[in-house]
Amino acid sequence: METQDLKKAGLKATVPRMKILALLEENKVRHVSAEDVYKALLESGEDLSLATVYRVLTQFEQAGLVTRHHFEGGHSVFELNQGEHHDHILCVKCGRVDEFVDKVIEERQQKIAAEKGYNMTDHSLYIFGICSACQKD
Amino acid sequence: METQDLKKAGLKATVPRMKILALLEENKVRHVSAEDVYKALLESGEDLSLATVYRVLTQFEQAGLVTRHHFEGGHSVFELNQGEHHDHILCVKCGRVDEFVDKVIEERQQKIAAEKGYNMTDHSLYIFGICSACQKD
DNA sequence: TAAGTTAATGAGAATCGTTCGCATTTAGTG
DNA sequence: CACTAAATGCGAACGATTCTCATTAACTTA
Ligand SMILES: [Mn+2]
Ligand SMILES: [Mn+2]
Ligand SMILES: [Zn+2]
Ligand SMILES: [Zn+2]
Repeated sequence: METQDLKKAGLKATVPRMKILALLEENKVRHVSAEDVYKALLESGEDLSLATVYRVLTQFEQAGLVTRHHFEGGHSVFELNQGEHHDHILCVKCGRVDEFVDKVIEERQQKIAAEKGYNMTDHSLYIFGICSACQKD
Repeated sequence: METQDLKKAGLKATVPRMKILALLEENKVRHVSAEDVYKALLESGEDLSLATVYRVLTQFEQAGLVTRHHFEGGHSVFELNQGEHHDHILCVKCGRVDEFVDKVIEERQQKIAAEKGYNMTDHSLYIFGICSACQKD
């Protein structure tokens, strides 16, 4: 249950945190914005503040529970950390998001960082395109 | 001169556009924000509006003259299109930006898009790390 | 080169996602 | 159950960007 996950992450098990974590763990939603989380919880009868959603998601990010993505469009989207690191490919027409893992790219990035004298800490890779469904238009 | 470049791009050769393009073509600044451009021009004695800088940079982007990047931090940065496409590696401490071209990664992206059924239109790749100078801290 | 047409500009208001300040509530502890 | 620090809700504030609209400047044509 969420209480344990939160404690493990060094966070007090408050109601808003548990609700938000429970929502993410349902896995019905992935790549959600703070607004998405807020609305989903409101609709399911919870009463909480948008500011809290932002705060909690940021705390979850810092605790390593979620990853924040900057899919274009000026707002952050979050996803629960589960399974291995992956990157994303997005449809610029319908907003569909697919995930992929590519060992070759991961290694190349390490090599490039090393060549440039950087100590690599992170990376962000998005491929944009038209998904198969949207190509039939 | 800038007049020709603008005409070629299908844009009226107005004063603000020429000043902005001239600034970018000086090549003393790369990866600049709209605010950077605005301040630089103010300091060099030009008088123009920040709204115009935003408008012009967006037009330049649409005309293919500049590329817009979303280096983390909630604001866009622009760079003049010259030479080949490249990606970026950024220092998370000092903000230094280096550029690189990697054929292997480019090809892999194409392959991934194809596998996922996407018609790839674009991609964005940023590597983050600590630059060699900042590692000595 | 002056007049006309249309697009571009300047100034500031508006927008949008996100953060902040502060009074109030709550979780964890003994 | 009382205590203390931390978390929350609310609304104001924020920063980057866009918009509105009156004014001005670029191309066109005569
Ligand atoms: Mn994902
Ligand atoms: Mn560059
Ligand atoms: Zn699509
Ligand atoms: Zn550095």
